[in-house]
Amino acid sequence: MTAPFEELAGLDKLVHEPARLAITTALSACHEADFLFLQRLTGLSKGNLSAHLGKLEAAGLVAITKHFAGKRPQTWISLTETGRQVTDAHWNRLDDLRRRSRAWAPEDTPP
Amino acid sequence: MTAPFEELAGLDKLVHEPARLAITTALSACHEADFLFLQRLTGLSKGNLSAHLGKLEAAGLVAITKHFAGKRPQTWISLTETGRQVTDAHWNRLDDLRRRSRAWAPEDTPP
DNA sequence: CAGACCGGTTTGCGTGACAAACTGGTTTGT
DNA sequence: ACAAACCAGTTTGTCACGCAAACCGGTCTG
Repeated sequence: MTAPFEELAGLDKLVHEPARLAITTALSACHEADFLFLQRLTGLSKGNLSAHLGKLEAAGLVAITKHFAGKRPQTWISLTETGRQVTDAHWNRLDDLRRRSRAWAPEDTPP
Repeated sequence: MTAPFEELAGLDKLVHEPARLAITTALSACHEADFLFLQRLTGLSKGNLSAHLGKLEAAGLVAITKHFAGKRPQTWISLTETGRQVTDAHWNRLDDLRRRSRAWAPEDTPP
């Protein structure tokens, strides 16, 4: 069994970052959410949420559609298919890495 | 059940950061390691590893002892007791958050 | 004894996260 | 009718962080 720590150190920070992991995970439970709902769910500030959404959108993990609810603007956010896959894969990978780390023991101990 | 996403977004980045999570997790499997062994395990550059160890030590998660192996310097690194607890707690929390996220469904859907 | 090597540390720099300030429009108060 | 407050976000500024390259004291090799 190869050591999982190098893979651990190389985790994709785009999805691993706590705020974004919260966003994508929340969206994978919601399928869609508007900006303020998402803000309340995650507890992020508006600016922060906006910035993170920008990055997730640029990476193609999230789709953002703006329309008007009555006379007010409103933004709806949803995971893209790749976004859903990446989020799931990340959680699975974390779980896998944890288990492999637990199973691992130093075979070639340092001299 | 309260929504886990806010807690997710607020994860402690000191231990959550991939490189440091790799270091602490590796150490929790090793109990002690020297600098180069740890570097090979994690695949980090020397400078990078040194900097991360500095932060972990400053936070009291890691103990660093320098001695001489023959005539060469050598640094041994080990988790402190709190370091071990924090690392374990973080993995447990991740697992818990994942399960809570999966179980969660929007009760008050956005208007 | 000069140059390569070892075991790290320090410096420099580009990114990134975050909150505060701003924008463009809408509603409320008087 | 007009100002003040509010809403739904976006942009700006700042500070910290991760990363690799340069550096450094000491050791081994030719």
